[in-house]
Amino acid sequence: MLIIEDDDALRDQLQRALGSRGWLCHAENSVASGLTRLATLSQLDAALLDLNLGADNGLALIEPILARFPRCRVLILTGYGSIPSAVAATRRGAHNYLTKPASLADILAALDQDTAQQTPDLPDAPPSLERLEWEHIQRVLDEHEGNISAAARVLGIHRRTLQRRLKKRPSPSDYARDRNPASS
Amino acid sequence: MLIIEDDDALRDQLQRALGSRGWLCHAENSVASGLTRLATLSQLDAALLDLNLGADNGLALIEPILARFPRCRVLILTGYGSIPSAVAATRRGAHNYLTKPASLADILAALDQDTAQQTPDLPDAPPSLERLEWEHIQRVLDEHEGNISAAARVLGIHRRTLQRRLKKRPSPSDYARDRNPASS
DNA sequence: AGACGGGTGCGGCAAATTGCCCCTTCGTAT
DNA sequence: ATACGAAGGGGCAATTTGCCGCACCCGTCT
Repeated sequence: MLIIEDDDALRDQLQRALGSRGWLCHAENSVASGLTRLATLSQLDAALLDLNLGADNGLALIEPILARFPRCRVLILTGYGSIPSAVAATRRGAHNYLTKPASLADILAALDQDTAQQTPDLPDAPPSLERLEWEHIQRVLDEHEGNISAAARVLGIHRRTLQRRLKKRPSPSDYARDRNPASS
Repeated sequence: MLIIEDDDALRDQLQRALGSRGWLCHAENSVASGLTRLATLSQLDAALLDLNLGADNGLALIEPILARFPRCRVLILTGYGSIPSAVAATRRGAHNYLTKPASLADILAALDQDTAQQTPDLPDAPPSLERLEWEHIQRVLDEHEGNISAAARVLGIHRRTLQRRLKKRPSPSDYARDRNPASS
């Protein structure tokens, strides 16, 4: 597997986690180095691409990867997913598209998921305004590595308010971290 | 073009609007009738499918359509889009995926958009909490045809509150309706 | 060491917002 | 006609926000 992710911590963590699951992972942090690495590989079953690589865009790697390894499963992992970008990625051949607070389980599931993914799951409309708000907050908070002040600024609300809101909800937030829900 | 949409008003409106743009539209309101209609066609350049057809799912039509008319552009139109469903639709061959408050212009643009859609647009993160909230409200409101009471119930907030919030924002919302922004 | 900048909790308080009850007007189904 | 659901809006009390301030912790620069 090839991992392209610019957040050092997350990259290492993913590499280790996937490594322990039996994946031989090559990790890079940019489109350029990813391409270089790609050229040296003789086999590639999967790729995990971050969309947001500084100025670059992980999308750019999809085609080169598939050109060389047509059967490679390309997974997109991004902080703020959007429908248009998900469509763009999928059209380019991505196998699946995940938004960032993704657990290892999510990633593995996304890899396995056959194209036969009949699951029309039909989310239909779970439009509880509060939940949506909460999820967004979690996403932003995660993006800022838990920095409440920063997240509040980006969200456009007062730091104190975010703080108060967070306290109200226990928030599971065991996202990517350590895939060991066992320990308390 | 083939339009499958279960909201009678929207269906007619789309048919008319697209008709006036030179598209010969066949409109149906269910997967079953869509399949039947499909069998009678000898040519099909585009399809506009609602994902939410009562108990059915518009996704089911993508494959039959493409099997018969491989070059047909399939557009998905849905009230509540989600990334997973967008990915599923695209993987099945949909050309693009739109969420409901979509204007005619959006639809036409989505149809034209060549796969060459290089636009990585990189929405990166426009996470203003308030905006997200507002957009969601608009979506839900639209889904309930402007019925404030119903929307408030679904959103989980008080009707009065929704009402007050709506009054504060002029809300452009010229979405699909009538493509005639001219009249007041 | 001491100053400084930035982040985290938390108390308090005025101001804004929400939730709720009530009332009126409408269009429509009974 | 009467009942019902919905939209608008008037109050009002209960929350929630926004905005200080303060204490404290941590790196870093002087």
